[in-house]
Amino acid sequence: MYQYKYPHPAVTTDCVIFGFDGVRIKVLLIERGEEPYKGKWAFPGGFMRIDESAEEGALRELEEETGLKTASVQQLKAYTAVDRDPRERVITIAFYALVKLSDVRGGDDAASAKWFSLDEIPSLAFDHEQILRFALSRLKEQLHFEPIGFELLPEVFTMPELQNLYESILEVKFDRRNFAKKILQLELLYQADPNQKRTTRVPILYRFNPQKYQELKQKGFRLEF
Amino acid sequence: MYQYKYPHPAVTTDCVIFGFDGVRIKVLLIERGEEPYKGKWAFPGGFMRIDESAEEGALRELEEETGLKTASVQQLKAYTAVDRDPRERVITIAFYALVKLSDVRGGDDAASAKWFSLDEIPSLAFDHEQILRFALSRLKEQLHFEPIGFELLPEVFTMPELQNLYESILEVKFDRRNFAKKILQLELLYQADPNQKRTTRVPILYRFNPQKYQELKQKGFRLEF
DNA sequence: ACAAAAGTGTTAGGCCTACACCCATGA
DNA sequence: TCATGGGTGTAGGCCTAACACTTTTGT
Repeated sequence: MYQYKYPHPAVTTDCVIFGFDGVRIKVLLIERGEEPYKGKWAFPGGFMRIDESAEEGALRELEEETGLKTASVQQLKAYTAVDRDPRERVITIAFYALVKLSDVRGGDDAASAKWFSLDEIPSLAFDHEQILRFALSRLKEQLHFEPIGFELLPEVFTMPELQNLYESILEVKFDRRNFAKKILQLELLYQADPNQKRTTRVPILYRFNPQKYQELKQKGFRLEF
Repeated sequence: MYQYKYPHPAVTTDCVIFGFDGVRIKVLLIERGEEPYKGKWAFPGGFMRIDESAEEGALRELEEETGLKTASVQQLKAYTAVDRDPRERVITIAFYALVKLSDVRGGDDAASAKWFSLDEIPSLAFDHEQILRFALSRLKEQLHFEPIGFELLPEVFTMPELQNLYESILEVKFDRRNFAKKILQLELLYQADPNQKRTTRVPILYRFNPQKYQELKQKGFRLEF
């Protein structure tokens, strides 16, 4: 038993994990096996330990519940509504991360973890729908200024895939020619196979150049759409 | 005494309050009267109560410590490093708000609350220097996309004052003519006194048009600098 | 053979930037 | 009277957006 002079809330973490399947943005959810909200879907997460930071707790819970080893999560914000958990006063600190779907394909330890497209999201536990809306708005913002597409795509990808990603997240349509021009003039991509047979029916395969990205980021570049 | 099966951290809130004196950005700090960090300066804030949200707690503490009644604060993020408070495990949720200096001039209950320019910030308690850096970066971001200048300026202000505000926050210099053009073409300002004698030596007084602002915000406008 | 997918280049317009002059006031 | 501060307009360049045709492959 732990005693305090004043009441303390419990603290949990929740992770909104985004992936991309080449056409649509996906979100990783867990089916809850315990009350409250048993049987409902929720973000992976759980109670923060007293000897770890919220970020450490988020990474730990993520791996425990989904088998996913991600190097980093970014904090969204804390959710602190008094009645957000029926058990006791619980505040949660929400995080998000972008992962390649291929990184998860094999190591799916948790049978109850599943990827959902945005248009098939079930009703969520707690205030997780609110958290999801916030995470999506953050995702859009970030996409405007950073080439985060490369965290979501496989090593090798095509221009139409990259465009799908942008259109899917931002919910807009772009002109193919202008899109390719804008991306290519950043010189952030290089052809994966320079000897690839150049026909117009089969898309060019690209890789992301992380070194160039670091350079650009330091100069404080903007990628506007 | 309050008992829990597992250890719970304490939760505090901290408010980064920005103001503008016509020339420089100012930050509101409190001199700590108690250990830890007694005598050091810190953001207004304190322990969140078990029956209030973090935002409610932040607003309450802000008023208690500075007499400032602000309608809203925006959350920055939670700070959760294990050793950030020497007393016990304490996580803090940081907020920020923009206020008109004139709103505070009278009601300064707390003798120990003081405005500091960014170049005279003393050494701060806890991890508050880190919080300040984050708040400043958020302030810059927000200024790029929203006309937040109007929350910091008095009801009636001049174009050079507004430009000072932008230059002070973004740490850049603008061409007077281009700046005025860009702002005026948004049609977000109107002349405070249409009969004001039009000489060029005394600056035109403007007011902010909140209605126009709502319109623009819904259209998802961008104010780029 | 036809439809679908992907590559490519040009032009016009708008926005941003750079820049100069005038006037009024206070020292 | 001179220096300072503030108001105003224009021209050039760059970036963005709009847009059409060709090739190939799968059906």
